[in-house]
Amino acid sequence: MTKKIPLPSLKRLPKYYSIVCEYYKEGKEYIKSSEISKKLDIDETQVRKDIALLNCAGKPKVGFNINELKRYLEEFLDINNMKDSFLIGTGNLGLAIAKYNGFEKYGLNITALFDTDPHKIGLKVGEKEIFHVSKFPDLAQRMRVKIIILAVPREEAQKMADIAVKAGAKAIWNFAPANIDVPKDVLVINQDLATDFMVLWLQLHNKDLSI
Amino acid sequence: MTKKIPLPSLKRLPKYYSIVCEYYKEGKEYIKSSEISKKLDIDETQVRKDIALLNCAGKPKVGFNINELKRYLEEFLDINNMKDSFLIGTGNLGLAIAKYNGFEKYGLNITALFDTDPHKIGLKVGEKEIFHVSKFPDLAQRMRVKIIILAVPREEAQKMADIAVKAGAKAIWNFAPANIDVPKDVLVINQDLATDFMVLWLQLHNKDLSI
DNA sequence: TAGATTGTTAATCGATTAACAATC
DNA sequence: TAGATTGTTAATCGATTAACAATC
Repeated sequence: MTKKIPLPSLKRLPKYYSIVCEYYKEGKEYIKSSEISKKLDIDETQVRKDIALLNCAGKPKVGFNINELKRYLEEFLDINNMKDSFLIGTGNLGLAIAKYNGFEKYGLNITALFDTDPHKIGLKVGEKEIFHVSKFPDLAQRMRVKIIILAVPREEAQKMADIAVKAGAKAIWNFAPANIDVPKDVLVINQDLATDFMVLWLQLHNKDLSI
Repeated sequence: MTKKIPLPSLKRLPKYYSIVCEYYKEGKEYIKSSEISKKLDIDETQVRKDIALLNCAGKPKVGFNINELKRYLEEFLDINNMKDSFLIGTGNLGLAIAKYNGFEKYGLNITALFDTDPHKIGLKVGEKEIFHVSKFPDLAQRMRVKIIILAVPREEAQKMADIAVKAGAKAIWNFAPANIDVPKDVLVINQDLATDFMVLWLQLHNKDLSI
């Protein structure tokens, strides 16, 4: 039985965490909901409601204790748990993801890389070795890796997703511009950059044209 | 006076477009709202409502004409307009974005790259040259580029955003894990990968724990 | 014609915002 | 104490879903 957290709140909490960490680094002791509100352009009441979901209490007149709020957010976001994942596809985007250094802070750990290109097998990216995809099922099962990052070309996305699911994947973070079919118990998050860009473009345009 | 399109609808339309293009390539003539619905796991009525926003009419019993729907979507999404942009930051992620080939389809064109690293200035990435950031204001103004893609380290994000805004940027697609401050008339879309991952993680967890 | 699918109106649901009492 | 800020209840708003009439 989990308390139900609204998805919009879920999306805001990591943003709060990032601000709280800034305050923490600056050695501040308290933060007010109005400060978070201003920085993120989110309603003040909303911020308090979201924080209330964490069962973290603030002090009237002073705000929320940084250490405490940080701890509650870390607990909720499961920050200190290592989240192991495998990445399939070592093209430009795949390599950029593998080298991205913003993930550690949240405990995301990309343990191994996979590709089908024989020239790439055995190469190392930082500490991470590139394996042939044929090794995927065995490794995924042995290491109990449930999270897959897919950064392969559109045409291969479904095939690789099938392999991942068969090997026990429970969540696929899909960077390929493709809709992949998976069983209902597997979570797919599509990170389609082109679509994201279109939303930017349409919002920009709507702005200019409105009234 | 623009008709107001709900943001959630806005986000779904590019997905419909991608499916419609598949059908188009396969030479199909019609698509039913129920087919789109199933592929994207979106309510059928929702799909019809979204399409209605485009003023595109379907035929009872057969569905929507692919050519027509495709044309309406392209018009709405402004697909055939070239959308010029500049990219600041040519690290791993910046280069991956510069080389990403999924953008053309939507008319996004990255015209030039910028960095501060003297070793990179003058290099070419495909057809695109890397310029020193000091050239940015002049080029942005001459070419009337309004869209900036920011792929710089966290610490430089605000500084680069300031430069971009001063040079007339109206939209910033921010890949840096930083909250940047801009005037109210500038649109910022934050593409924080780590945050996106956390949402995946939390959803995955909620699933496992629920009931 | 009969039946499937669209298009639209009405009902529901849930998230956001406003109002305000509680509290340090 | 007075005043600022939290915490919570109620009101609003908007998006989703359900129901069903229109139509090919």
